[in-house]
This record gives sequence, structure tokens and C-alpha cells, in this order.
Amino acid sequence: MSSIRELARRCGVSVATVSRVFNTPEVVSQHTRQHVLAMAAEIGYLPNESARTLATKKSNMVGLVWDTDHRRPGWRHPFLQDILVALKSALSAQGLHLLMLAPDQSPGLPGDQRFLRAVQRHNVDGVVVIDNGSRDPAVLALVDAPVPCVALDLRFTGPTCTYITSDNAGGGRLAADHLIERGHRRIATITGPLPAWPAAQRLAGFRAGLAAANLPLAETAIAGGDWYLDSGYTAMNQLLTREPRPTAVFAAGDEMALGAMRAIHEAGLRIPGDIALVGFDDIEVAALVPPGLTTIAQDKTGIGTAAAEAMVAMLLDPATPPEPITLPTTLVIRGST
Amino acid sequence: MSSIRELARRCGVSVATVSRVFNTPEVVSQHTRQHVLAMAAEIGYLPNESARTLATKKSNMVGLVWDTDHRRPGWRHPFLQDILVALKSALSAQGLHLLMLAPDQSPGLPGDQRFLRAVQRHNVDGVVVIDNGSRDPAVLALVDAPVPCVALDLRFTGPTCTYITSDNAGGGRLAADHLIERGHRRIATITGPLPAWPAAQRLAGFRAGLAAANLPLAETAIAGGDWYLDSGYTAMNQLLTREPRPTAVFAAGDEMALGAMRAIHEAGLRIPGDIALVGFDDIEVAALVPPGLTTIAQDKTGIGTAAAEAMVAMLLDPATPPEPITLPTTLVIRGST
DNA sequence: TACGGTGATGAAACCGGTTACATAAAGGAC
DNA sequence: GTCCTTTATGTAACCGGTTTCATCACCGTA
Repeated sequence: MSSIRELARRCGVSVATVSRVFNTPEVVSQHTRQHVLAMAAEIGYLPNESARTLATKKSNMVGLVWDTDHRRPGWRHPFLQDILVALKSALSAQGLHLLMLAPDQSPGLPGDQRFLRAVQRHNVDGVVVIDNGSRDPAVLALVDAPVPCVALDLRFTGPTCTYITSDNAGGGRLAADHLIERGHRRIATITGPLPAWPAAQRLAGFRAGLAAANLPLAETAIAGGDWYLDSGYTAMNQLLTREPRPTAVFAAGDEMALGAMRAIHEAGLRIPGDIALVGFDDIEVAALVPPGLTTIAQDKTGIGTAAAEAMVAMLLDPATPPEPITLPTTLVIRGST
Repeated sequence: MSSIRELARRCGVSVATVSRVFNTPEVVSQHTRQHVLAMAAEIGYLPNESARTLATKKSNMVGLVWDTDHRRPGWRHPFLQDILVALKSALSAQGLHLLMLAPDQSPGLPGDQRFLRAVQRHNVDGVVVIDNGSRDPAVLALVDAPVPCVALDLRFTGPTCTYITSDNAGGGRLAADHLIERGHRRIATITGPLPAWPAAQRLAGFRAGLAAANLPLAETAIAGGDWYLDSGYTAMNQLLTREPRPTAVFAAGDEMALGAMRAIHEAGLRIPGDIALVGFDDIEVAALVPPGLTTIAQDKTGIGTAAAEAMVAMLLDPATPPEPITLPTTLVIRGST
């Protein structure tokens, strides 16, 4: 493995000159530059990033903290893949690598320090947090990270933090407006876990939409889920026992909507004839399952790209974290309404 | 940022002793050890991984090369998320981090060197390759990587390489046997892109199953797809024009099966009454789309875990790469057959 | 009492880069 | 011809760890 000193020796120049050839080529004479580059190619020299990181304190790596909820190992964010693809692609274009951080497992370390420590030890230039609202203290501790931090779907504010989120309230409002426009009056909803901010926002927007049409949202028209399919099934069965039965349901997540769909079918009712259904997220299945699930789409690629852009902005100017970004949600009408 | 020298000074010991406290604690006296650990906690010392990597040439990072096909940016492996979760989790348990490598973008660098260079520059201890059969030369060049390399769904052999794959041939055989057992005789198939190894294997196993029942697979009973839904739709429409019409179809991927399903419905035919359908992969949708897609399931979590285990084994003993691992596939019977 | 062995520690070189500062040569102004 | 810039390069310290080798105190033994 050829080092910079080896290359300098072969070229008959100093290591400083070689370093300059790669970092500030404009200050080195054309003749020397070409000679060094040619020799570098010949002996297969390539700079060692660890050494460079050690010297400059910049690693060109962005940490990714994700899936930290040990109560639900392997938790699957329905969009994770789309977001990751967009995020990685946008960061790659800037020459930034994404380091999926394992928690620091030093014995005796307080649990909430695990990610913060991992961040510092590895000299990552910034951190992206993808969380599912578990409010893991090890994740929340990252607000104190000494580097820029961008959170997704998590209200993360601080001198080095910002966050990206979909317009959950607006989406809830879209769902309500759509169902009202379709002529429904008895409308119920299946919420996500309300301590989670997106769940609360979707409910709030939905409620506001109903209120604007002078339709109150009774407590008995609200059932709680946990984002997952089974909880949607259970919640829908609860709603089916209510009198009068709702003619439309807004499920605050597509997975729950699919569960609700199953419950509706099992009850011998039809979609949208007996009950109309609106979901939220627009996961792949929504388009494939008959009769097609009307849903509020999140811009997954936009979220990943926006996260990358926010990160790059903070890396360039750490002093002024950008404002939180809210991406618009859109109504996608399919057969279920 | 406290360094090891700072900590040593405060403790009145040498840096060598401090280093030993963290790396080989058994050789340092109990008294000194406790004093150093206490002081480390007090001043918040934490070792710098870049410096450690520079000195030891071990980074505790595993590179991940993924989604390199620029003809299909953002290509989505239907399992990627499940595999990633399992891989990351298993590696994290060993204290290994996953670095998603961006290609080296040095100007003038031959394209096929981009990932190889990124691997070497970053001192990753090993590489995991998730490819989609695109045969990207930059990916194939990784067989010459100076570090252990584990590939998924890609036949990667070499002195430092091994690979993990599902039993694609066995799965194809399962599909054939199942359809034959259901009494079908006119059976067609929709293949993946045949240059891709998994596609060829699935077809071979399927063909063998038919042959074992003395059913030849006519060329006209084979239609080609590209894994994606639309290609399944197109391929199925081709098959529907054949006389006599097949009564059963094996689509070598679930996404293509879903496309085929749509084509069958549009033709006014019923599943499984008129045409039975078997997929491959067992993606999430398969269970959700009525009447439920019978499919050959891959063990996604098993693939990720096996990749991590193979990687750890090679890190411990780089001299002898483990044999390639083939994970069993299983038949999941649902409503489509 | 001298001696070999053991256990704990320190000094210093090393890993492979970056960069502040010094130096030397060349060019221009007077 | 002298002096001041400008341009190109070199010297050496530094980043924060690891590790080889040497040292030294202490112990039991012959």
C-alpha cells in the first residue's frame, strides 16, 4: 500500500507538494502536477481517508441512525427504501458516504449515550435520524450532537438540528375534504399512536376538515391503531359496532387501511358501496389491492432528497440550521372512495 | 475534544498505559485501570476511530455496495429492506458498522475502479454487494478487492469472495411440482432476464420439474420479463394468445406475477379457476392481493443474517473463504392455485 | 547474596495524511 | 543594481491512536 511519502520520494518532491496536488492543485506548477499524477497512477497511490480524517477532522461520512426501537426489532418504515435510495443518491452526488451506525456498546455506558458516542467516535460530519416515533432516549440525545443533525418525521430542533416532515395536518385535511365532497356525513377515523407527532397531526387536520363542514368528530368515531395492519383490523371491527355505522373511514396509515379493508370484507360489506376508505402514505400495495386504495401520498423521494439538501446546507454553514421543511401531501383517488 | 495524551497527563501515566486500559485491560494493574476509567468518564474521553483505524488498519466498518445500476436509478429490490434490517442488525451485534459506499469520483478514474477504490480508501474491513444482475463492471471488479467480499444473488467467487443465494432452482422445481400436483398439464412460465443467474436457475428448476412429469416446456410457453410489474403484464398477454391457452403460469418473480394477474383479469378470466398462478419471492403484497398469491418464498431475514455470518467468518479467518451458501425456498400456498 | 522470572509501566517510533511557516528563485519597479 | 513581490516548493509539527522494546521493582529460589 503506497503512502504519500513513497509517492513523494519517487517523484523527488516533498509530501507537502503531493498533498497539494490532490487538494489545491492550482497552487502547484503544471509540470510538477502532471508528473505527480502520472506517478500516482503508475504506482496505484490512493489517499487514506482515515489519515485524512484524522488530520482534517472531516470524514465525508454522514451517520444514519435508524431502527433503534428494540421493542420492535426490524421495524419497517413503509417508505424506508424509497427514502434511503433518494438520500443515498443525493449524498453520493456530493461525495458523501452514509454510515449506518451501530450503537456504542462500551460496557457501563449510559443507554442514552450510545448513538451520541458512536457519532463522535466516528467523526461523522452529520447525522440523519429516521425514527418511528418511539422516543428512544438514545435518539433524542442526538439533539446535543456536536454536528449537524437532520431528522425525518421527528420534531427535532436545536442549534444544530432541523427536520423534514410531510404535511401531515394538510393530508388529514385532504382526506376529510375528499370524503365530505363524496357526500359522506358519518365519518370515522383510525389513528396512529397519538404520542407520535405525525399521528396527532393527521388527526388534527382531519378533525379541522370535518369541523369546517360543521361535522363534529365524536369520540366514538375514533379508534386507535399502532400503524400496523393488525391494529387496523381490530380498530375497524370496533368501529363497525358503532350505531349508526360510519359510511366512511380515514385510516391514518395505509397498512392500517389494509387491515380495515379486511375487516370490512369479513363483515360482508363492500368498498366503497357500504364503506368508503381513505389511507395515508401511498405505499406500493395501495395501488395493487382491489379496488385500489384512495390515499394521501407522501413524497418519499422528496423527503430523502430534502434531507440530503438540508444536510449539505448545514455542512456548508453550521451556524445557521435551515428551517424545518414540510413537504406537501397529495390526494390519490382510487377505487375505495 | 480530549485526546489520549490529555487523559494520560491527567492520570499521571503514559499514553501506552491508557491505550492498554481500553484494549488489553488484563495487563494493567487493577488500581491504575480503575483510576484511568474514572478519569476517562469524568473528562468524557472517547477514542478516535479514525486514529485507531490508521494505526491498526482495521476500521470495524463493512462496506455496502448497492444500487449501482445507473440505467435504473433507484432500482428497488423487493426484499432490500428486510435483508438490510437483518444484515445491519447482525453486524451491529458484532460491533460492525455498515458504510454505504459512494463511488469514487476522482476525475480520470476508469469507471470500473470506482467502487474498488472507494473500498480501499476507506479502509473498510469487508464488502457486501447487493446487485440486481446488472453486471456492472464496477461491481464485478470487487472480486479483486483486497478484503473479504460477500455477494447476494450474484455468483461471486474468488480467493476473498463468497456469496449467498436462495435455492432458485429448487424453488422453480417446487413451483412445477405444485402446479402438476394440482392437475395442470398446460403450464407456461414468465422468466426474469435470463442473463441474470437467479432467473436462469428458476427456469432450469421449473423445467426439470416439468420434465420429471414428462411435460416438455415448449418455447411458446416461455415469455420473458425484466422482474418488473409491467413486463409481467406484457408477457402474460403474450401467453394468453397461445393456443391452447395455458391453465397455469409460473411467474419467476412476484412483481411480474402481479402484472400477470392484472392481464388475466383484464382478459375476463378468473384466478385460479381459469388460470392458476405461482409467483416467486413472497413480497408483502403477495399475501394482501386477493385471492392471495401462491408463491415460492425466499428467506429474506436468513439471507441478511447469513451474509453477516459469512462476513464475520471471513474477517476472523481471511485465508479460507466459506463455501457459498444456498438458502432453502418454501412453497406458500394461497388462493391463486 | 546473587539470579532468573514476572508483572507493570514508560519512551519513542509509527500509521498516512495536512498545513503553518520558512525559503529560494524569478520577475518587476525604481 | 537593489529591493519588494509573487510563485513554487520544502521542513517539520501535528492529528490521536497502537505497539515494540526497554526498564525497573519485586518475588522466590539456589
